[in-house]
Amino acid sequence: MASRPRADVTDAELAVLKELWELGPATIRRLTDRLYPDGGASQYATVQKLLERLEQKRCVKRKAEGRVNVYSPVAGREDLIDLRLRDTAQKLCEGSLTPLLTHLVGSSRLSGDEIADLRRLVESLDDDKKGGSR
Amino acid sequence: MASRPRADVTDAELAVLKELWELGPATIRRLTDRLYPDGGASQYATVQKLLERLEQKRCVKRKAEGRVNVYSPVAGREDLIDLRLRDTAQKLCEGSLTPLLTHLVGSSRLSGDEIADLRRLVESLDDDKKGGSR
DNA sequence: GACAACCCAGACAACTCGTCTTAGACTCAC
DNA sequence: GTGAGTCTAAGACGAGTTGTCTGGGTTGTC
Repeated sequence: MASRPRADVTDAELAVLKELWELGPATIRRLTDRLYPDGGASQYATVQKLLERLEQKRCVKRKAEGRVNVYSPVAGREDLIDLRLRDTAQKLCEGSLTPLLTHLVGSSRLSGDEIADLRRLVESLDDDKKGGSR
Repeated sequence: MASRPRADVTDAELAVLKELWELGPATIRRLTDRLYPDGGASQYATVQKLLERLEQKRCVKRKAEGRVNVYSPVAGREDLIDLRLRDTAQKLCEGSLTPLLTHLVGSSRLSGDEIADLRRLVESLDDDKKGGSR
């Protein structure tokens, strides 16, 4: 896992990235047709620029295939979530993630099922901890 | 709780807000002296502008006291955390907070004590839910 | 060789962000 | 009352970001 995304993505960039998550590797043409169904040459260039910036941010990788470039997603949803959560923790909680955790558990209205899931998750953590570094 | 913060704050704004959290209600002068110890008139104006923007974002309220304005924090750390988490959920998880939750539980390296705290929290939630809308 | 599709580089306006300047009003000591 | 000091309010400024678009050069096909 050499290259995690290095910067947060903007809205337009995210739209492109989401399309890539759905489609898998795709050409600019394919992405443009989906994002701007009646788009012309300028929309094509817009998607191209967004992909260029996504590549700089290590969210996407490019591969020349024959004459065209095929873009693949590198960063997944989890990577972006992680990035944003860490940034939030950095700025508001001196880097610690636990305040975010307790905030979420306390404030978000979770359904019964979600609580049950969470409970299982916590218990499995608990077991690891007891078996492990305690 | 009429007015929650309506937009995310920038780094410089956050620095001012943090100072307000520490000091409580304070004048621009007081804040400037702490944030820019050797600052002159221009730094004063900078803090003033930041407070103006914070007021627009409903993070701070202003009250004329005699001849000067006294600023008080309205948004707390929790409010900003909430704002950012909801924004992240909105953009990356179709609005659901649970993916953030599971991500945090999985990725943050919690101590034994933290896990125990979390477990208690979850169990109390669980009890509420069983007694309530199930 | 005309044409369409591609790639790359860069321009562009609108906006944000942090900083600073200016102008006017008030207070208070001399 | 004059002047120094402090306050408020309004806005200008450069730098950076973001989304969009233009143009020039290349390549493959009919």
